[in-house]
Amino acid sequence: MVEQHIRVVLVDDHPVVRAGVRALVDAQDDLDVVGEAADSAQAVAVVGETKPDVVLMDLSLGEGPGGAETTRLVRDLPEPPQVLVLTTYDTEADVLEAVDAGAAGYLLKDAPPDELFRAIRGTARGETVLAPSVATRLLQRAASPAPKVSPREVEILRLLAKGLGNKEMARELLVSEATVKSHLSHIYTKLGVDTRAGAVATAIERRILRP
Amino acid sequence: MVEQHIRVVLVDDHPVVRAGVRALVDAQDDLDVVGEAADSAQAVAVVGETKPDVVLMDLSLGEGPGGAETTRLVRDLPEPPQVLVLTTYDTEADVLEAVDAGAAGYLLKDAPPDELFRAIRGTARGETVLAPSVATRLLQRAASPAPKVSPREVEILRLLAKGLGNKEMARELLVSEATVKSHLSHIYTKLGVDTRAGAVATAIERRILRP
DNA sequence: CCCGGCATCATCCGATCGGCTATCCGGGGT
DNA sequence: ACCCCGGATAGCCGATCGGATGATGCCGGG
Repeated sequence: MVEQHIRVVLVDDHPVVRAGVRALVDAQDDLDVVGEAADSAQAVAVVGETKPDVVLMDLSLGEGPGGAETTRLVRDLPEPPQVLVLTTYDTEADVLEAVDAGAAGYLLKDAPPDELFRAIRGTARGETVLAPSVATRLLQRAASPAPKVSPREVEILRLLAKGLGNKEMARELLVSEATVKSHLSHIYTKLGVDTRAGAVATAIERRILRP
Repeated sequence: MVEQHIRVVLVDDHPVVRAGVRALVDAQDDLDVVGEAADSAQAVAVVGETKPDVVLMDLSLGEGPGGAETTRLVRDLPEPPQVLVLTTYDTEADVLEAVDAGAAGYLLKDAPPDELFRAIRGTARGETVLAPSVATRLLQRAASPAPKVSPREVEILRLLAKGLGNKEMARELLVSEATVKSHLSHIYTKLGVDTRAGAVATAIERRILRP
């Protein structure tokens, strides 16, 4: 009975959320919160020390490396824990990045406690657990000709929404203006628009960018 | 000693957050959580029943009326409680709407517990409590005049978000291209941007356009 | 092993945008 | 009565954008 208790570490920059998850999770017989972290560096340290089974990871960690990058870091540790993303947002880019970083599950913070517990147990067993809304969206994307924008293109969109010109974006991203224009053309095609303004609106509507 | 204990009701659609705030707040000698609600209707009911001193209000309540509207509702009740907004976002529109709705305070969820407790106690005494970052932004805004866009300008913004060119907008609105450009210039000035893409992003962020 | 997607860069060119300046008109507030 | 503001219009011009076209290198899946 080595695995009687599932050891959990929380990574979230909101004290309120940490307290909430701790209160809920600790009330479960088979789940133990063995550590907390408010940022990326703390997360790596705590995970290294406590060797948990599951890490509950928020994606937005304020300053410094985000949850996706932190997921990569803890997954590269010896005896890596399973990572269950627990966040507020479910934009496509967030999900894809997290999964790519090695996350085994993706839950939203508005999930009922029961769902959270089941997700933690499932993740500990190595299952992949997705929130219904996330799963639905992924399937929709998989079914329809998925116009998925690349990470670099998302970067362009971000700057676009800030109103930068091609020249400024080029400087910002350390590439040539020609490259920026190339990315933009691809973005237009993928989003089915032909202007910057339309691209921004569509990107926000499709949750590629957060308002 | 009528006011020995401060009675608090939580309104938040995230179970995790409710559990967190409850755990933290209940651990304080002088603070009691006497009720919780996950949506607007529940909030009104619970507040009516429990007559709390302070309501901790989240602004995004999933489906149905939001936190701002709910704030209005509970403030219209007999013996209305003080409302302390506790949310993740601090966009201008959110803050202004909440304050306008009768909120006595505005805190962010990443606030340390101590700050939360002080805010609750302050709010109960009828003080106005603002998170530092919120206060800063508010003052900046107070200094500069409120940039309110005219109905016609909103019309332009709508078409802009659809990616229309000036010529197309002119045709759509039955005015000359010069007029469209004039409106656009005014919009840029009011929103503090200088490109179409930036205008769309800012308009959506300020809730002038719906995503 | 080859294809396709991603990212990079280059040119050319017509269309469009954005800033500037100015005018006109009607309505609401002082 | 007067003035300001929103709305509409005009012309000019340099800067920028967007489309078309083509090319290179890298990587990962079939």
